[in-house]
Amino acid sequence: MSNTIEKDEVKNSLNFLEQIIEDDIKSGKISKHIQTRFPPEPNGYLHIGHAKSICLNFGLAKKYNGKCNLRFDDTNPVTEDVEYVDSIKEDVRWLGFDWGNNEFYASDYFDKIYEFAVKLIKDGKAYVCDMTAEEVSNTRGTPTIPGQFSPFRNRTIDENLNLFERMKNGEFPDGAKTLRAKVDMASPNMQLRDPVMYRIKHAHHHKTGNKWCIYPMYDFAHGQSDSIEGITHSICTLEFEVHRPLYDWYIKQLDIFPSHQYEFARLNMTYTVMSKRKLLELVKGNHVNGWDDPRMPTISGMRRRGYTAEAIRNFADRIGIAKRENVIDIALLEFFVREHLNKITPRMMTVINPVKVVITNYPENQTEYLDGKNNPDDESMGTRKVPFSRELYIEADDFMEIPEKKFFRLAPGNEVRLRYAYFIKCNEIVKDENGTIKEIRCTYDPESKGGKSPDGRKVQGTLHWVSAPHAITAEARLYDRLFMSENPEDAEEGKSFVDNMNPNSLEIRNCYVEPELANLKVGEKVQFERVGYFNVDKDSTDKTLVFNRTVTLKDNWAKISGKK
RNA sequence: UGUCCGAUGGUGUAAUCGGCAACACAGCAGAUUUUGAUUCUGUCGUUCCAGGUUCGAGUCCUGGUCGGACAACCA
Repeated sequence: MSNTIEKDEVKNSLNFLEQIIEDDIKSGKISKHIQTRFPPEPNGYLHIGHAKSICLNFGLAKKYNGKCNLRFDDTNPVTEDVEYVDSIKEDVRWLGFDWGNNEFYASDYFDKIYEFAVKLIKDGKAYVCDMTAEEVSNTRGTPTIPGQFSPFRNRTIDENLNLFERMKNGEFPDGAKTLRAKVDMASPNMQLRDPVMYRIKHAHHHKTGNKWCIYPMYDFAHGQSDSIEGITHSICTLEFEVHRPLYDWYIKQLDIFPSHQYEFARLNMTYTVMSKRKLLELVKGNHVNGWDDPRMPTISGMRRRGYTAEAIRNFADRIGIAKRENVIDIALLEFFVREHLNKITPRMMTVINPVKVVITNYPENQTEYLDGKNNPDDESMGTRKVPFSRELYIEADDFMEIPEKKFFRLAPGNEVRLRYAYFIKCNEIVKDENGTIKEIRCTYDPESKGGKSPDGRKVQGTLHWVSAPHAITAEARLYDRLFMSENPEDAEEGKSFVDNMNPNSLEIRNCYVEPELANLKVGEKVQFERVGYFNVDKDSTDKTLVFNRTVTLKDNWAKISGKK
């Protein structure tokens, strides 16, 4: 109970958008409730950067008793597809947000937006231009040099009306004409130099089919959609800042509901690329196995990897909202993933890189079932039986023939504990002709059953293990970061971010897992003790379980031994 | 010699509108531990620069410096 008070106290600092909203509510600027929207373009899968925006828009609506629409910005049929629409809906839902019936499409408003365009033409604020894209580009000027007027800028209203209608009717080929706003060719803001409002694209649209062959540009669709939906706070990323004067200009000329645009800094993360174009390139170039490859920063990739929605939401909360450029350490995301998984996953034993151990003084053909705690920090998760026998597998890393300093795992003459089982001591090493260790021969102390010795002697190390005859073979997919450099885009001359990919970002291993794990279903999460968090991949079959490594456990020993 | 935006520890984000610069991650050190995990404790370290206003400036003013965005018929 004091917990909630503490939370409130901590949470009374507002980000700049919350500040604006509270000011707007206080001043009476908002008549009903605040209305936000999450406006993805269905031309790719959502990534962790979108998750930030989703948490922001839906979070703001929730906090201030408003609503958040899901609106697809589908004004470019050439690059958009229903596959993306479906994945986006799934991802937003999975993240834990609900848009109710408020699922909209910019294409829902194409008729209305067309009328808006006609109005601007009638008001002498828009004209049909016959210049090619290249000509428009050549006459736009530069930030310091004003652009030149289009030779078609002074067409009569009737002529413009007629031409625009014929554009709509499909009388002209792609690119032959555009509708342009008559704003200011000398504006220092390039966005205001007679921007294109409509272009001709004889393309099939995922929602409107072949009804249209002209489509509005982002600037003449987004703000209009916002206005139609009564969006009070239209929140987008920084690169749209220079579009805001145009956003406001259209709304003013049209005299429609005044939505306001606010911008925040997009998310960047170390060792990650975030642009849709680059993610598409990874997918299309087969550098990864699809959009939901567990190495991808996509929401679907992270879900498949084993990240939880709660962890992602906590991450989004923690990184905050501001206007300055930022690069978040990916370790922060991993922290929230571990934090959540630590609470919810059962602990099981799995040996990824096995070496055989034979307990020479343990009876042959004997099996004992020992009690293992599923989560020592949470008794409510119960216990399970773990089979123990004369032959076991342990992790090769857990044995050193010549132990280095501070190594307190198994070594000749050294006693360690097998978790939930017995103390064992190594007496002998059996090697093959190449000198590689084939088996480690040990003796156990029958008095130490359960992992405690009655004489009170201590051991420094506790190892995980799997009984060899009872072990189930499974596939472990060990993922590491996709890129080797902190900023993958920072590539050498003539190279691209693809050249910065980590060749070892996926390592596939066969592993031995304890029998209890056979019951896991796709998506279920588990901690492999002393190894990491894993979840069951959808590639699993009735015969073979496939585990994705979500994230390793923090490993201090790696740090200590790695320093040398 | 354009317009707009930004600048607080290694990384992010705060500082209730001028009043002791804090929180998280990362780092380091220690305690506990049947996971070298978790947990707990401690610790390191911050206001871009120069002026000005003020009893008092991260916050206000002036001038710099640095960084980013903008010149698709993409969004």
